[in-house]
Amino acid sequence: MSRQVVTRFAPSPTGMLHIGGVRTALFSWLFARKHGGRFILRIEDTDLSRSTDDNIRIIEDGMAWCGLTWDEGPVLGDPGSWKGPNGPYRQMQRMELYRAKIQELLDKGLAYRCRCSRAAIEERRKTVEAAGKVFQYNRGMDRGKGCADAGHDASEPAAIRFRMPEDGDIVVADLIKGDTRFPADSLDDWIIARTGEGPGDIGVPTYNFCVVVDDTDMEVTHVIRGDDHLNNTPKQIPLFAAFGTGLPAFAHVPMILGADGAKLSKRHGATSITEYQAMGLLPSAVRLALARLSWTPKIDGRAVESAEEELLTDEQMIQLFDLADCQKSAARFDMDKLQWLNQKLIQRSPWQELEPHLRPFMPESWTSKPDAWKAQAIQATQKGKSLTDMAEALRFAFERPAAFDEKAVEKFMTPAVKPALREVAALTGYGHYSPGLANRTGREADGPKGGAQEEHRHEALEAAFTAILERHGLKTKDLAQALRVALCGSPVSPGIYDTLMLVGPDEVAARLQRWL
RNA sequence: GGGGCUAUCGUCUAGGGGUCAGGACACCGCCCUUUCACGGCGGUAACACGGGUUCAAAUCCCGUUAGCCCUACCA
Repeated sequence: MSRQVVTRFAPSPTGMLHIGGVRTALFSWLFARKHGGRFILRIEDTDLSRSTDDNIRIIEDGMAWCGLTWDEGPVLGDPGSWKGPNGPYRQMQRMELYRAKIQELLDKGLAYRCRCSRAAIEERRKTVEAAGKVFQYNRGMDRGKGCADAGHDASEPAAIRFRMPEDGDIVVADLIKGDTRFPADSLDDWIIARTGEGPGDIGVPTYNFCVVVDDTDMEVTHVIRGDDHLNNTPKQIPLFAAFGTGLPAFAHVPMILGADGAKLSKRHGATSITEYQAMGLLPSAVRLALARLSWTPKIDGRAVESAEEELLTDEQMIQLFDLADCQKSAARFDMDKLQWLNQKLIQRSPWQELEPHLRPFMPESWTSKPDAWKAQAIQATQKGKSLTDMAEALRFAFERPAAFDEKAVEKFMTPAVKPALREVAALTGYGHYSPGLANRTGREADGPKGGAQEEHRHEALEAAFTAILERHGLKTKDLAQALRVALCGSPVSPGIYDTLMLVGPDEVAARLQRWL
C-alpha cells in the first residue's frame, strides 16, 4: 500500500517568478495530478530582506496565471492564512519546528555546537590549502581542530553542525539522472543553524536543513526540483536518516538555458512569468512549451511525431507525463516553438475561451461590445501568433485611422475605384454575425452554423460587393484594398467582409466620406 | 583545486550494436489567395573529439574537450 503522492514547489520570493521555476513547478504539478496526489506550494522565505508579502503575492499570481493550482500552501491574496494540514507554508513561520528538530539532533548527538569563528576557519583553510589539499571542516588535515567532540564552553553563542558520515558512498537514486554516487569524504560537517543570539540559543536554520524538515513534515513523497540541487542531495540524505523517516524519491530536472546556451537571465529577454503573460501568450501554450523542454511525451511507447500530436491538452499531458521520459541534459529555451504553440492553441480555441485572455489587451470599449461582435472579431483574427497580435489587428475596429499609409493611398485610391467606394458607403444592414453563427469553432468547421439568417447577411454583403465590382469592372483586390486603406489606414486587415461587418455600415460610410 | 551532471540537424528531440540517423519548430522554395496571414506540398541541415571492444559503434568502455552545478553561518 503506497502512500498518496505528494510533490511540492518551494520557491523563494525574489520579486519575480522565474520561468525555470515555473517549469519545475509544472513537472511537480503534472506528476501529482497524474498520480492523483497533492501538490504543495511552500515559500522559502528565510532570506528576510526579500520576503515581503508583495513578493510572495507575485509567486502566487504567477502560479495561478499558469494554472498551476496548489492543494496546500498559502491562500492566494491572504498573506496570513494557508490551506492544508501541515502549515504554515512559509518557512519563517516554522521556526519553532526547526528549533525542535535541531534540539532533537543535538540531544541524539547527531549534531553539535560549533563556535569556530569565521576568522579561525579561514585561517585553517589557508593552512590546508597551502598544503595543496581541499579544506573540509573536521576532515582530513582539519580533523580534531574544530568543535566536533570538544566539550566546549556553552556560554558562547554557537552555530550548529550536522555530523556527516565519513566513509562509503552516498547514492542518490535519481528518477531522471539515474543512480549518482558521491564519496562521503567529499562532504563535511555542514552548518544546519547559524550562530545564535546568545548562549544556548539556536540561530536561524539553513536552507538545506529546512528543506529536509519541511519535506519530512509535509510528507513529500517525490522531490522534483532543479538539477542545481543534485549536489545538495547527498547532504540531505543523512539528515532524513537522522530523523528516522524514509527517503522521498528524487527527480532532478535539467535547467533551462538561454538561446545562447548560457544560464537564462534577463539579458536573454523574458525570464519572469509576468513577461510571458504580457507578451500575449496563453497560459496553456506556456505550459506546453515548458513541458516539452526536457520531456518527450510517449504515446504507446512512441515519441510524438507530428505537429498534431505536439499539441497536447492538459489532460493528455497529465496522462502521458513520466519522469522516465525526461531528458538529463539542459535545454535551451525556444521562443519560436512557444510562439508556434501559442498560435496553434489560439487557432483551435473557441472564442468564448479566448475572450477572457484577450480582454486585458483590448481597449476599454471592448467590454461593451455585444458577444456577436466579439465573436466575429476574435474569429477574424485567430490566425495571429499572440493575443497582442490579435489586439493590434483589431485596432481599426475601435478607432479611426490616425494616419494613412501613403504608398497604399497612392496605389489603391485610384479614380476608378471611387464610384465603387461610394456604393459601398451606401450599403446598409450588414452588421456583425450573431453569437449563434459565431459558435462555430473554426473556418468551415462542421457543427451548427448558426441561424440561416445570419449566414444570409454575410452572403448578402458578399453578393452586394460582387455586384459593385461587376458594375465598375473592378477586381476584388482593387476594391478590398481601397477599402482597407480608407477604413484602417493601411492595406492590411482581416478579410474584407469581416472588416466591413466589424466596423459596421454607419461607421464605414463615415470613414469613406473623405475619399469620395 | 575537489566532487557531481551533461554532450544527435540552428533549436527541442527519436533512436541504446547493423536505420538512406526519424519527427517537430525555425529557415528556404513552390502552391493557394481580396491584403497580412493561415493552410498544403517539398527542401537544406546533426551523432563534440580521440582511443578502444566488435565482423559491425550515434549506440558499449576509457580518455579528452566544452558547458553547467555544488564546494557559504546564500537559497
